[in-house]
Amino acid sequence: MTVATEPPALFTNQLTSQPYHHGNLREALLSAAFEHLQKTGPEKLSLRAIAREIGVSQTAPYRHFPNKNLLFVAMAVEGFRKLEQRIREISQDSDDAYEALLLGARDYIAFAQEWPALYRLMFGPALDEWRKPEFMHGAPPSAFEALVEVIEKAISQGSLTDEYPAWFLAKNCWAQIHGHAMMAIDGMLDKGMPDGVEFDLQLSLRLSLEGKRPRT
Amino acid sequence: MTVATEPPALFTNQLTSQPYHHGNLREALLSAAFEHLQKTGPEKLSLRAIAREIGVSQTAPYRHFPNKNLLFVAMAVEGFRKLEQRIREISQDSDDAYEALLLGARDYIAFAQEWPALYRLMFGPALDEWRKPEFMHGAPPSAFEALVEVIEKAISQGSLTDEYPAWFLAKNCWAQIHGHAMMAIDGMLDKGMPDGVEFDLQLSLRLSLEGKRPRT
DNA sequence: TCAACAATATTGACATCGTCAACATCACTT
DNA sequence: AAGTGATGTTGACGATGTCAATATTGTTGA
Repeated sequence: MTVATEPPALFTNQLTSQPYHHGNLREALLSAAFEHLQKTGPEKLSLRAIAREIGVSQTAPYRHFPNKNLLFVAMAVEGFRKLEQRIREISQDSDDAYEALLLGARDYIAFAQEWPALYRLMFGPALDEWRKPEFMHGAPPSAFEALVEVIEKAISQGSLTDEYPAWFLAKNCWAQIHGHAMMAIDGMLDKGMPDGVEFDLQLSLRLSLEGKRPRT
Repeated sequence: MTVATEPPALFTNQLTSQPYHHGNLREALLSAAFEHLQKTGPEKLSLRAIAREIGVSQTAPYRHFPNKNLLFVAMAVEGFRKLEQRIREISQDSDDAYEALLLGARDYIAFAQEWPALYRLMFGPALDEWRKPEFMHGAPPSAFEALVEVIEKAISQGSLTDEYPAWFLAKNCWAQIHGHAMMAIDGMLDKGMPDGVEFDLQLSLRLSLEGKRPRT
């Protein structure tokens, strides 16, 4: 980014030569990695290409990430952070926890649709080894806890059944939402919907939640 | 497999030299690929390694698959076929479609747990380009249709609500099941379950389905 | 102030990978 | 028996992840 505006090749040998130390390579790497991820998918994401784009040597990234996979982990952690933040913001806007849950679910799926490659990465095989808490610094758990909290609130407001513990409902909801997000990314929701994907998703989520209402 | 029993290096120059033509390389490639996939994950699956293991040259696979990705596609198609077959078998065993649905869901998740890497591959980014029907030969759709059929039966038996079309309920169910399968693979269901993952899954699926009962 | 150390970046190399072009071997038709 | 298409092989190319050795810089304690 900071390098982009330099002139091509004149007068530049000394003036525009990059400082030996980049300054904040780590963040530059991450943001370039996000761009490449979005553009080319995780398969083709190459450490060397990223380094090249930033204008740094091929092994410079190794000062900040032990290997390529841990770059992925860092990106996933960032993804979970962003996701949690979005959901928390939404649930704070609404007093009705049940409604907040629906809005949050909708936004969760919107997030997956905005950043499909990142979302895949977050739940993909690249993280099999590192999804464990000790590496993720509790990133997914804390996003999960945000969900548990909303559900607890909904239970206490009487808009969700209290027959099950909140964490159980939370897992069930996450499975539902996660499944919908995956299907949305995979384009499996595009078939035979009279009213568009958005409406379809909304209705489906609503149906799933309605099944968890308190018994009358 | 057929090569495995040859002696190390004595008397073998002529006797054990492989025939120039393998015979059924395509299937050998696929089955070796499945093994490697299961062992090392899709990231590290290398065409050359597979060829090496079969005892064939590095470019031999290209006579059967245009490129690595289309090997993946073939594996995914095979995965969907197996999955559909399992589900169909189960749903045929039971007259009660609602019960068949539960059993099928359970087996679906069992499949994902038995072949996690394959399952990830089937829904992973490697197939983004080829998940479209023209490449998949209708593999996922036909698995989906198996689900629709069971649900139609359940609706007609009065054990699922008829307020929504079958395909809509099917999508909702698939999202639920797929979400649970993913979470099971990711090890996100291992936390705080008093009664084990199996029971947890069962209960969660049941809860989701109960929400789709006809209104009394 | 300056020497020394830790952090950061570079160069060069290695094994591996996917894939292409050219060539070899075989099976099968006519 | 000849030839043609299917199937495999050899050798090469560029790209990649990562290591070892080296260079540059920022910081810190004397």
